[in-house]
Amino acid sequence: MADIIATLQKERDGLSRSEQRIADIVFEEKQFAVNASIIELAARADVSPPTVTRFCRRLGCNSFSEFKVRLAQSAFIGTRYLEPEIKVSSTQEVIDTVMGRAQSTLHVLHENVDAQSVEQIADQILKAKMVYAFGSGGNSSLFAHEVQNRLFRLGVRVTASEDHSMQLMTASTLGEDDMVIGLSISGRNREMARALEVAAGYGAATASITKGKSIVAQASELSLAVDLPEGTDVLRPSSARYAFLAAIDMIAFLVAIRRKDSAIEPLRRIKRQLVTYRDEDDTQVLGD
Amino acid sequence: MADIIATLQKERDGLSRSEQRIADIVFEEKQFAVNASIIELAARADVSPPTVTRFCRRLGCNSFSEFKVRLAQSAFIGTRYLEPEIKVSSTQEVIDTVMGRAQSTLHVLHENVDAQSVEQIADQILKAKMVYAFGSGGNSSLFAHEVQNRLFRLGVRVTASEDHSMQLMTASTLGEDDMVIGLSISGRNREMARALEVAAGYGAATASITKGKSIVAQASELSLAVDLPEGTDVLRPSSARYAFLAAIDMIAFLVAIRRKDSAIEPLRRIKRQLVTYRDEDDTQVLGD
DNA sequence: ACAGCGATGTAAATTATTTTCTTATAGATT
DNA sequence: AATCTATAAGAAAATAATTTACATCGCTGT
Repeated sequence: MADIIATLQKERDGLSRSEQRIADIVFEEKQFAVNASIIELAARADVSPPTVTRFCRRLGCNSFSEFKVRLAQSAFIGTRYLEPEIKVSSTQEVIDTVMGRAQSTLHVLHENVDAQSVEQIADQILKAKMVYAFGSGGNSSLFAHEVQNRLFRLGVRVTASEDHSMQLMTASTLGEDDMVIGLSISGRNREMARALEVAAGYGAATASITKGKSIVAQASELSLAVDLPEGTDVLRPSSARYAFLAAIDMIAFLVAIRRKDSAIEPLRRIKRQLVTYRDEDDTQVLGD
Repeated sequence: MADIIATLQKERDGLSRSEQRIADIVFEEKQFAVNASIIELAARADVSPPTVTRFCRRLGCNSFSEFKVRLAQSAFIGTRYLEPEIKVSSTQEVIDTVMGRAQSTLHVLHENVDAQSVEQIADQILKAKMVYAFGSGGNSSLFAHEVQNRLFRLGVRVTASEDHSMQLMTASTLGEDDMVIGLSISGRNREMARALEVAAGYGAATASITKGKSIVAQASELSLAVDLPEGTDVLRPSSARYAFLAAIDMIAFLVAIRRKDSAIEPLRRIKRQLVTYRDEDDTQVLGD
């Protein structure tokens, strides 16, 4: 089930004049469109109701009401979260804004993520004898540790490094059984790109999770593109971290499934260890 | 505009027998309810169409179609993400599942987060001369570093510790100007609770972001409850981390706003540093 | 037992939506 | 330039959905 707003944007130019008028009304006044009857919407766009029906069909809906439901679903993210910059002051507004950014970031990732890249990286992790996760800077180093945190539970030999020099030195010791994963939000980390190239030079597999077409992406064989628009407000925390977390999640989950049998044992051991150590309650999820 | 699903849950017991049947159908089969006509829905619930209309009115909607729109909006997360456990195998299913878990986790947090707690913790951070973020274990130590990563940019003096002994020792050196924030998904980290109590004993302010009513929550003066249902599948990564990230986000964002003037300068400096150091492009977001 | 009230269904009325058919219009062809 | 064709779009009719008005049922309290 595709996002109707996205479909609308993509198809707009292929629509007839009247239909474009409807499209524009829908796009600019989602709130109105979602609540209007076909007659009201037709009147607003200055067309007849049948034209609206045809418009809905062209967008892949069987009926106007199906269109409205789809619009309401898409517009949920839209109306609730993709609002333009609003002046934020009350605590509730802060909460709504933060949640909105997080949700819409995830939504954008979901729409754009390339399944094949996820799969290729997961497959390579399964093949490698050792995985090195590289990331620098407040956020990306976090991601490197997240990769380590997620993979070690699955019995993958993995380590994380957040230090440029260390990354470069490590890269030069690698061989064919090794794999490097570079993590960078901006993709402009030259040192990381260099480390990836060095590792590749020695035969190691290289992958990255970063901005598409960036130098880090170009420096690695496999790359999962995470392209997100970032706002300009300097106070705004980068919501990209949700997307990166999700990207790592996907890869780790896939790795877990692919090596299900061999992964369950390490997980069980970690869990037993934690439970015994901390308390008798066995309901706890792996790791705090 | 309140969430219709939440309203439904709250009001359910005040509804008549027939209306409860409708409520149950709606709740259990959102997907169906969103697409059904009033006649179909009435038939499924074994009631007459007017009863459905009355049901909608009671929930604060003027018409069935308004109800459906509201349901579609609320149920967007629901229909798309809160689906029961599905057998996951293809890469696309993995992606959908991961995104679904992330989205619904954030949704649950958004519905339940206590604004007052967020505010109290932010205020306390603003008052403190130094902040110590404590977290242990793969996930929670990540959160502690995230707190550090977020707050230092705002000019807050902050450090993170993931080591129990270190936490305990640190706690015993604190005083009235200090603040400790404990982060724990399960809330069952006894050492952390102990460290918080020790810090409080020496006059430091204590806060936690953890499961409500847990020992860690009880050991701290201020606590932001993050209560999330966790699945039972051991292979499943804990989606709680999205919620924790968001919780930290909220607090940091609020801190940023409250000390706007003094926060912008450190951010600008960090940014200039990064930009100069890495390349000429100034569009980059703070920190990789 | 029965008055009164809320809950529910039936059928009619209303309203919304879609289908069918017709007309208009832009571009293509001679 | 005349005419043809295909597409677009509206009018009116048909259908379907929804709501209203009203009748009935069944429970509760006297």
